[in-house]
Amino acid sequence: MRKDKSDGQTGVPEAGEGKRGEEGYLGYLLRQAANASHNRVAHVLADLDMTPPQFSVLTMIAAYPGISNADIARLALLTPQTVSVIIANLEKGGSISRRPHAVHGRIKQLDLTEHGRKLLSEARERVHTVEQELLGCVPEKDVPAVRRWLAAVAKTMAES
Amino acid sequence: MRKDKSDGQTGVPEAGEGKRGEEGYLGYLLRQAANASHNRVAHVLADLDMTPPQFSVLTMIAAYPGISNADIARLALLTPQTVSVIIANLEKGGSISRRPHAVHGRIKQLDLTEHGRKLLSEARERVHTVEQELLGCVPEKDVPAVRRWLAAVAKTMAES
DNA sequence: CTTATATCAGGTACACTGATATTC
DNA sequence: CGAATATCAGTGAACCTGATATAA
Repeated sequence: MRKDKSDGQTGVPEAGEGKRGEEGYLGYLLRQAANASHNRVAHVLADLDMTPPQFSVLTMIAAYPGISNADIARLALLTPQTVSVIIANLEKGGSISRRPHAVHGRIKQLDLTEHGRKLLSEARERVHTVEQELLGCVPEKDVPAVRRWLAAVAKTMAES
Repeated sequence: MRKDKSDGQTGVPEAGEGKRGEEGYLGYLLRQAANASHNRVAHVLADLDMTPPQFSVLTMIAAYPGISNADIARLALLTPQTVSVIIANLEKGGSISRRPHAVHGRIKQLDLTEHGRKLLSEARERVHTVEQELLGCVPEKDVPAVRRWLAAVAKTMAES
């Protein structure tokens, strides 16, 4: 890790010091928070050989069995090409299976394998604890405001 | 566009439909919001040939002239290797200059060139408008709560 | 010797654009 | 033909581990 500390020669503060924090730009804070959360999730999933994007895709397949690559891309706001890579890695790991659509010949429908279901079940427990940590970072009364803001940002900025 | 919501064969909702939104997981919302914001910033910086990470690094060098690669890595919560690539691209573009540290022979201190200063100045105006959009996504009374939460998340999750 | 810095080399997962083929 | 799907290829930013050399 990077637990090393500056020797003070250059006079630059540490990441958590100074005015950095509640007074910074929202964009900067948003990036730092998302990055930290992403790293935490990546860390708890690491020994399951699962990445955060893979967890997202697995969760979507579990919620909508038979979903297609293109459907996932729309839900996750990603390109079909990006999803295709994630899907390929999940199939390689034996977590999902693919079958041709009964009517639409070109569509490949996705489902979890037994292995994928077990893996996702374990992953969910771990990600749940991170979600609880996120909730614990704010007084309960402020949660709705935070939720509203995040949803509004995602919605507003996506329309550009 | 895609107005036909996949012909109903798979029954998968669109990105903005259903419970997705203010009721989703905070981690999911956080990722979506940060991603949308990042894309917006990348878009307004595109014709300046500047990426969001480059903007962050330029901003840090402007705030702390003479800062080192390692210092930036700590501030941005990135690895020195990642920062090294960004620095190399910025120097290639003529936005920054590097000079050996007067005392520590190994350290390279970073400064903005005149070109870098002008570029950063223009970039700041554009990023500022995005920041205003972020602020506009929430009632003014809720801003402190949002800011507190983001700062707490970044701080809490980083200590792991 | 220990620590910090910078850099090189290799590898991975993710995300983008562009182009192509197939299917409805 | 148009629209949607899937997949080919290439590029880029970010991250990691590991190793090396230099310097305080």
